[in-house]
Amino acid sequence: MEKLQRWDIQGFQEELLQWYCENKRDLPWRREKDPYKIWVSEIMLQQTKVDTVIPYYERFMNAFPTIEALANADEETVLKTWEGLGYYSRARNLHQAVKEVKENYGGAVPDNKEDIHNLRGVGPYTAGAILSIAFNIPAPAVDGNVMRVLSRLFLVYDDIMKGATRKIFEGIVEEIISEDAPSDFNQAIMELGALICTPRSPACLLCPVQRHCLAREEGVQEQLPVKKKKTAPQLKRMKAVVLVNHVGQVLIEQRQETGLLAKMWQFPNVEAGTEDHSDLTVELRNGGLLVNIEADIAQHVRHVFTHLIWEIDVYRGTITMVENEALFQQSRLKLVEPENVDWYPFPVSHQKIIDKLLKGAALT
DNA sequence: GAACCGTGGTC
DNA sequence: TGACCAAGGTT
Repeated sequence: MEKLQRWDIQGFQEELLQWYCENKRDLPWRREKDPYKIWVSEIMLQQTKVDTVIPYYERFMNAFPTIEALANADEETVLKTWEGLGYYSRARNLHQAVKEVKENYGGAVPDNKEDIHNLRGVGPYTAGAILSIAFNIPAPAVDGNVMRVLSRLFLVYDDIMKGATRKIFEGIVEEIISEDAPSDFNQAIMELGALICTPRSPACLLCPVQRHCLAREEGVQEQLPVKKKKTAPQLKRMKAVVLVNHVGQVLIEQRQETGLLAKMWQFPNVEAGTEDHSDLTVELRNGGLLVNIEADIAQHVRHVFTHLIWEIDVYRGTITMVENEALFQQSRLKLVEPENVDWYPFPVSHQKIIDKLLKGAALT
């Protein structure tokens, strides 16, 4: 990289590390360098802000303090602990990967790139993050922060939404990373991205490495990084129903094994089809139940996902009879006491419905 | 590659 | 309020 020829690497490292030493945030996972704790924190921090993660991290580490504890937990409990944090495959992948570490590595997180990367849910960024932060090995850990900071420092105009672009930045990191303090170096770049070199209105006047920044020199820091816009999420109209039987039990349903909100629980729902609710009743009859839809609880409950918007009309009704016990047993439906609904992991979209029913909260 | 996967905060 | 953003990985 030509731009690195006259670029003061040593001065950059010293100024960056000095700033990090003086300004780094006191975060729960920075208190000790337990590879398991670093690992859990890095998975939670994927696409998620520090302030959001902290309470989940505390709760999760309290429930599963060690690899052994998490490996021995059942998946339902793991999902329940993750409830509300989103991207639930992260939790299931982490659970599976921890079991692999227990089985194949005697319960010790491996300390080489290949083995770490082969763990479920650990991609190139997280592998580099664990290697550098937990084991102090000089490996690049390129996330959105790093790409933003480096695109400005070195005037990189490649679209960071493209997968291939990450490799460009990994190459730069390999050139400029501190061999003496790779853990602090990687964290310092990310911390700089989070606190100073922000997406909008970066605080260049406060930046400890502003004299090294080519974007600032040309006044184009606000134009970087280049990032292609995502396509707008598509609206999907849904119907959900809260059904009660003659002894007051509530019907809930576990979602499919893969895809959106996999293995999470919900109230039975379908994509809105017919006006007369046969869309719902036919679906439930496939689960062996005869039901009667009686009234609407709420309309247009919106929930926005990354690539999808649900607009849910919520109804209530009763289970007339269990028409086919065998079908019901084979289905993913389950009758539970209302006070026990809380035992099951529900996504936020359905927590909104629970809040409406149980606590009378406003639906938005 | 590009689409799929959640949620909450900010401007 | 809508669009954007956040310590990405899997398919």
